[in-house]
Amino acid sequence: MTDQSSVPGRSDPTTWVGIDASKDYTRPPPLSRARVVRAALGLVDEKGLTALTMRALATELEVSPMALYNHVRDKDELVDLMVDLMLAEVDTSVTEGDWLTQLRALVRSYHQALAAHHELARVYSVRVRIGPHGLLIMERTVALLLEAGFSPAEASDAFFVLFIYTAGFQQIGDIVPRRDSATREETGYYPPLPPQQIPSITAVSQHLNGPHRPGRFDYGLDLLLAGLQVKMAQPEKVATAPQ
Amino acid sequence: MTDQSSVPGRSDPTTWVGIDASKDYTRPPPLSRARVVRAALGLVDEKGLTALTMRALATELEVSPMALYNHVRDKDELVDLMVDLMLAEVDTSVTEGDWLTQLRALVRSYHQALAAHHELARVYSVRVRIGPHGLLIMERTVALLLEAGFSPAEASDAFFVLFIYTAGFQQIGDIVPRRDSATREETGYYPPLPPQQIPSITAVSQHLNGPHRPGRFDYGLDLLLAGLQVKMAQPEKVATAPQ
DNA sequence: ACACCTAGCTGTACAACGTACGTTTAGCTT
DNA sequence: AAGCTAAACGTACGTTGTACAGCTAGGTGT
Repeated sequence: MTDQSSVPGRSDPTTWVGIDASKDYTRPPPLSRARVVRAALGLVDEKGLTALTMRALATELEVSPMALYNHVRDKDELVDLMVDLMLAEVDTSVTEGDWLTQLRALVRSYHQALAAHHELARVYSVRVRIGPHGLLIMERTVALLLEAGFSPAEASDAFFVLFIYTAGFQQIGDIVPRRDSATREETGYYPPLPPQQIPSITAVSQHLNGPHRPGRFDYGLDLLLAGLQVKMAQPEKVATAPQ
Repeated sequence: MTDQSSVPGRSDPTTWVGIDASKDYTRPPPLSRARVVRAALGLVDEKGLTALTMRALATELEVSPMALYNHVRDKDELVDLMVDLMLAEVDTSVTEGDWLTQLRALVRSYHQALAAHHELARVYSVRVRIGPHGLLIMERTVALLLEAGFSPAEASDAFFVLFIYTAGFQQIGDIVPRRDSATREETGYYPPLPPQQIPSITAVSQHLNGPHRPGRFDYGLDLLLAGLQVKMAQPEKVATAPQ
């Protein structure tokens, strides 16, 4: 439309001082798949999941929205790539200690990677397509379980359980009804429930409210690992569900 | 604008045969919040989450899209109400057996309700606002843990862990890379990973693939409950994470 | 040196979504 | 019969993901 805006760097001081008019020094590094994905991850970490729109991402990269489609097929692929970038942070190289120790270290590293990008982690578990780094984590976890002596069937069950717990953990933050600030605006939303009807919740409400207690993830992980431990040591001692 | 279209029933045979012009027999039962929410839940159960649009729901109810907004504030409230309707199916009245037995029954019933509406359950955990039925489940779970002898702090941690595992379970179905059918269309999506690099996954792939094995949920639940059991019996015996 | 090719970026455009707004209508009250 | 009120309506707007076609710069062959 206007040639004013179509000439890059026209209003940029570093160009019209005129070092070499034929070369555009102000041009950002050329777009690449990695740059797009990194920028997207940064955007989500900083401004949240809903802030990730192709337009916003393009603006961030100083590029038109459709330029992104030269590097990612669609938004879905972009998110998959973001997830794999996040999972690249997981340390899968621990080889010290027995299987329980190693397994704990692996899952904790996994958890920390998700926690570092908790906004992205909220959609993670819904994803089906799995990337190379996700595969690597999976491989190490299953390998440890097999080495521990679990059967292939049980190893895959155990893997799923650990996986589900870890991935699910990020999704659940502060739940619990806010009876204080937001109550007035949800008038008629739900019929209010008096504290007498929920005595136990009321009794422990201080622990339920707010964000996750630090160490809460480890608490659940220890429960699961303790369960695995006794199952490995004396399978018949573990009570199981009927039917 | 045009009186032609603004006069209702003009082209409807059942009205202009004229049994009683003042009464409109063809009118469906009047819209209500409950009817809207039930229809929405049915729609999601049947056609999936993405099929839930206000337009589609209105069509299902033979009503214009905006009519829905007389009964729900917005789509967000609608989903919250759907979730609570789903949670109404959980049986919270079991009082037989010791705390472990009751807890297992409660969580399993919870799981079954989510499984019966697994499409809706996929967004469930992300929700923050909690309804009366969700509160009731929470109350019973925490009460059982307190009765078992856990401290308020530990009871709330245990509740969260059970909650996270159960809610998270629905979100993770068949993961694992499909090397077979979909591989050709994801060319260049991810660099392909040869089976030699993921020997353990390859060894147990038959168990990892496909939908959840029946009983897999119970497997993880038993692990968690076993962990709780030994923690209650002999807390010092449980290995915990360092730092 | 000049014409050509190609990869990548741009502008324009469209369909589907949630929902705000102002109007119309039906059924009850008086 | 007249009038009021709550519910449903039609229209429209802004935002989203993305298809399409044209432009443009950098490298290549002659």
